[in-house]
Amino acid sequence: MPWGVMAGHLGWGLIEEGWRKGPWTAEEDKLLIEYVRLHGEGRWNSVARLAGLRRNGKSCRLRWVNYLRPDLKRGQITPHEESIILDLHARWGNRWSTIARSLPGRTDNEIKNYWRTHFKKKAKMSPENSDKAENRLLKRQQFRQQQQQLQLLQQEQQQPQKQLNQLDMKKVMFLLEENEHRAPYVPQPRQEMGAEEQGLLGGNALVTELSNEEFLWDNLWNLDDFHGNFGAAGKASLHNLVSPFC
DNA sequence: AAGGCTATCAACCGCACGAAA
DNA sequence: GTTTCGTGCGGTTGATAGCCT
Repeated sequence: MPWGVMAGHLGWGLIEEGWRKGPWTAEEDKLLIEYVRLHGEGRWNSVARLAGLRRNGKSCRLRWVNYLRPDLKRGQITPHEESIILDLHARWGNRWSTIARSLPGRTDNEIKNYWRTHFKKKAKMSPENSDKAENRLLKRQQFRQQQQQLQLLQQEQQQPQKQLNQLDMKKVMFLLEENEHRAPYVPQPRQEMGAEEQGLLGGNALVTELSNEEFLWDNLWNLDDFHGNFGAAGKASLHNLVSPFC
């Protein structure tokens, strides 16, 4: 049962100092979407006043960024995305928002969750346990994919107004796929990467030649290393410049 | 069949930072 | 220079669903 429905039925949504907390209802989502449509993103603290939502600005921003944004990519993290996450995490550590910028349609929260569930624990796991877990994960992923396809189908039938968002998503997906075909991104195991992480990459790291992107990135990192004082902010903004072409 | 365990993910919290007043 | 406000980020929590024993 979706959160919104549950919240409605069970009367969830704690009210503290005038602000609602907990799971968002479908009604609240609608109000927030309408607010952003009219006023654009930002000024989140005005949402309560202007949209009639009893949510604080932070909560609204988070809901929009992590769940309602039309350019969000739904569904499982692909192996391609997984290798990007692994590689970027090896480089940047827990800078989730920076990593997220390299994955169009994915949020920092999503990547953070994915990392925690998939890699943090895998690192501790024995090989046989890891096999079991992998099978379980595979089954679970198949199940969820089926569920999501079903849900998408239902949404398409019920809500024609969402077609615009889906078109946006198709555009993003098209660009991603086009890019994948043009320059497959297969990260090379890095020296600073742990043995387990390298093992995880192993399945994908069959292509030995550097992709265009890798080449581009390696040059950037070399530049970074060379100049030394090129700070995190500079790196991030440089990355913003590059990512549209990756 | 039932209870415990685990994975997943939405949401919250606290902190930091920059801009405006 | 200081305070306030808005925003972003990373860490953590809690509810739920599915799997395992």
